[in-house]
Amino acid sequence: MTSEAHPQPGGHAVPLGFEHHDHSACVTTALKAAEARCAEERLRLTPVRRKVLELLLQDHRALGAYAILDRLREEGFGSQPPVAYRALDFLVENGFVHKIERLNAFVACAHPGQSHSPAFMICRICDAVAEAQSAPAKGALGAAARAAGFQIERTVVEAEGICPACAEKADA
Amino acid sequence: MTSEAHPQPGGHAVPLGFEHHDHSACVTTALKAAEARCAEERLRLTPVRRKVLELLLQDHRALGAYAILDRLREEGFGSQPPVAYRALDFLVENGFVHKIERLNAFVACAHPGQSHSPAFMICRICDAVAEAQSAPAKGALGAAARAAGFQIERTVVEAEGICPACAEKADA
DNA sequence: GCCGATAACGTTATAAGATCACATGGGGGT
DNA sequence: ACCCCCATGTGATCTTATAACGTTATCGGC
Repeated sequence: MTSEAHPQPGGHAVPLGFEHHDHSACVTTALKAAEARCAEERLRLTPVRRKVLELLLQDHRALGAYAILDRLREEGFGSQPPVAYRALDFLVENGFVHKIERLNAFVACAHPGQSHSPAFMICRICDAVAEAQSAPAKGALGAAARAAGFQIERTVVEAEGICPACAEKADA
Repeated sequence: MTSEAHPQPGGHAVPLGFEHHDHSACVTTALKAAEARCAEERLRLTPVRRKVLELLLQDHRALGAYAILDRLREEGFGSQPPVAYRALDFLVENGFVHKIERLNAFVACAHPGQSHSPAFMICRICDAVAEAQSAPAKGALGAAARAAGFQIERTVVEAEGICPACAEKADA
């Protein structure tokens, strides 16, 4: 549903924010950082989990669980849904990956290690996803929650629209 | 998954904001308002669509498409998924109903007619849903979008936490 | 009032997303 | 070395959502 093999064979020039950037470097960096944090916190970054994180970092876009599962199968891992879902659960719980509710899909965290209240911008044309920080509990929503006596634990903030690249194409 | 028959047989004292209120009146009012707006805008509020809206207004909580479908079947409407999904598509497109992405479920709009940038508070214990207004595009997210050149068309804002009623129970 | 276009409906089938339950295996701590 | 826990692999199943296609109702123009 969300996307297949990425179009850039070379391994760079893939949208992160929405800017292009050298990519292969950023994947290995992020992976190393994840390893470090897991070692530090006694978390087990097993082969499947590491692979799933790597896949998401490589694609740098939202991937559905079954797209991930397909790749795992190709790499010789188990091929039943729980394999992918369990790895994703671990990665999401520990903040390495976020779920995009709107797409029922997953992206690697773009700001790992930092405090989490992520907001996403999702291009409805190409499904590219950019991550920003948000503080929804500080605005109108926070006020409404306080007034209602509702205790916010977590927020989902996802903006749908058009990314710069697709906007440019539309103009042409 | 989300919820079954509602616990209050009488038809009142069901959470809206999260406050209790006389309910049967509010259903008929909202239904009349919807009829009026449809007439005005040449929208066809057909029997299925009207029934789905009525069901959602009655329950005043998030219902999954298949829960709705069950009720439709009981009422003698078609019983295949597209029947429910098409009615929901219509209602969502026209702002009578909102989809709660987090729950893959639907609620009747609590502020019909007004401008739409809804935010939701979802109780993770009882699945009650309250609707508030939000303006996410005005805060940090809006700034990030402008900086990135992303055009926001729609936003999903959903806060997960504990509603007042469930917080009280937990204290006891 | 009739007719053509369009939109809504009903049904079958199937895709996509997610979880349950249970057996097996590998690693770390003592 | 042992045990136990956690993670993995697998099969089955459940929920959510859409595709495709024929039929029926409704609206607007005449």
